[in-house]
Amino acid sequence: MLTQTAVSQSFQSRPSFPFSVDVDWALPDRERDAGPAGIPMSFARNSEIYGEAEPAGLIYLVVAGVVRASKLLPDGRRQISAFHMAGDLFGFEPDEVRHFSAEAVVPTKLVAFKWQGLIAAGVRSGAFIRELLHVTMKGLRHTQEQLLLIGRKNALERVAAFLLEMGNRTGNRGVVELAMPRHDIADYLGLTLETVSRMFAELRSLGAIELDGARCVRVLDLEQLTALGS
Amino acid sequence: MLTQTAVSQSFQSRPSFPFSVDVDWALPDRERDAGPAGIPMSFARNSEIYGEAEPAGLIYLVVAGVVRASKLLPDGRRQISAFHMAGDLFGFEPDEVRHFSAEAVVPTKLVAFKWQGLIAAGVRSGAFIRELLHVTMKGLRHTQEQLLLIGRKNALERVAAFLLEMGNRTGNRGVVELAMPRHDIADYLGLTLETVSRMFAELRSLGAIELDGARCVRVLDLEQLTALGS
DNA sequence: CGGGATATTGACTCTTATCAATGCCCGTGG
DNA sequence: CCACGGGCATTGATAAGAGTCAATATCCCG
Repeated sequence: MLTQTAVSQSFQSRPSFPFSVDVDWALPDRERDAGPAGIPMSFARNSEIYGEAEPAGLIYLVVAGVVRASKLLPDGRRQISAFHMAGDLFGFEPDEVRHFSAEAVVPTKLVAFKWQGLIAAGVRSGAFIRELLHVTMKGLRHTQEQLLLIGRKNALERVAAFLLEMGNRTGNRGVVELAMPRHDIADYLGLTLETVSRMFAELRSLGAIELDGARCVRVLDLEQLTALGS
Repeated sequence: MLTQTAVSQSFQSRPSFPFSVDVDWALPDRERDAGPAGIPMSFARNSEIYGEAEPAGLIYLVVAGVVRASKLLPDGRRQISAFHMAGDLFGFEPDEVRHFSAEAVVPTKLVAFKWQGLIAAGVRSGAFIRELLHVTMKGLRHTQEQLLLIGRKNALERVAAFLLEMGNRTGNRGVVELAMPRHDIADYLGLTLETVSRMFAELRSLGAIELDGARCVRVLDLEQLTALGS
């Protein structure tokens, strides 16, 4: 199953990312060659990109859409460690096997690269592997900050911080469009969906935000939101 | 102030770490040259290795002792993101400035290396920068697992997991010597020190552990502890 | 042996989780 | 075009787990 679509797109993630992407989008097919040119893939809403314990041969660049990286406990408790958005690189692991799973939050377009191919290219170029190190260190720092958020902040502070993060990442601090449902936000913040909903209500009653449907947040008082979200 | 001690030691952290260390231990002195040979440093209990917002020019190899990496909120709430022990490399940051602070939990010996010097050497050797990438990815994975722990597990599970981690890292699963006080354990697990103390008591009453003073834990039922700590 | 830091234990409070009912939005099909 | 239905989201009532405050107890270290 390899349905080519008519969409063609050129994409460059970061200055030193070694390959540009200029491809026809195809449905996922993990068996194709993923050399330096990369494999384009499309994923439907809520479809799995990879699962825990799968072999970890590919890394991914998000072209469009949103991806959640998560880990499940046997009894179903879930923690989302990150949301990956356009321009983000994800899916690198220190071992041969995945320790997390990744799913598309909305219809998502990715380009996959073979890890080994990138490393081989990096041996020659040098710049790329340093870039990858830099991206990984930034991911580490973000996760450490998330640890502080979840370990030491209360529900209102966590939700405020989340809205600020999303506003910053989407580049629009005034109107934040949330791609993910309350349940995903809750699992990202270590809360329940009911508590997330109550905190949205509280932020609204404080005059910090306004809700336009569940997925669109208008920020009315950025000062106050920043004070809460540190 | 540069007091040389009589202690001399040879240390090799990992197969591909590019430099071996064979030095006389000195008190910290950040101004000395930190070329490939590295600067040995000693830190007293609870002394600061570096603080938030300091320039981030050095990375460190733990030779002996334990280091806590932590982040503070303005009101004093603290989250410890990691404990670093003998053989661990820490202190690499994506920016020029520290986003965390590091302190010695017990009297600690480190070797510091100039980041720039290592990168320059890595450009030639190649292997070192890949090793650094690998170490960073492992740190990322550990922090992501900590996120699941703090975001989704209860107090008893967190303390059980902590004891398992310490047992594994010190290489003795039967008797776990804890270098850090309850307060540090609490800040690592996103709990209060009282709750940590109560969970130790609960594990004791469940027959999973036995306490020999506050800092020494004898594991009586590894099965049960593993079941709790997942 | 004494004293200060660290740890334990207890009583009570408070935040957040849980369980349950209702409401809203949006796409679909009559 | 409107009614229906299903997935999400909100809101409410209550419970449970961890936090807070406070009073000992214990362990080191000099």
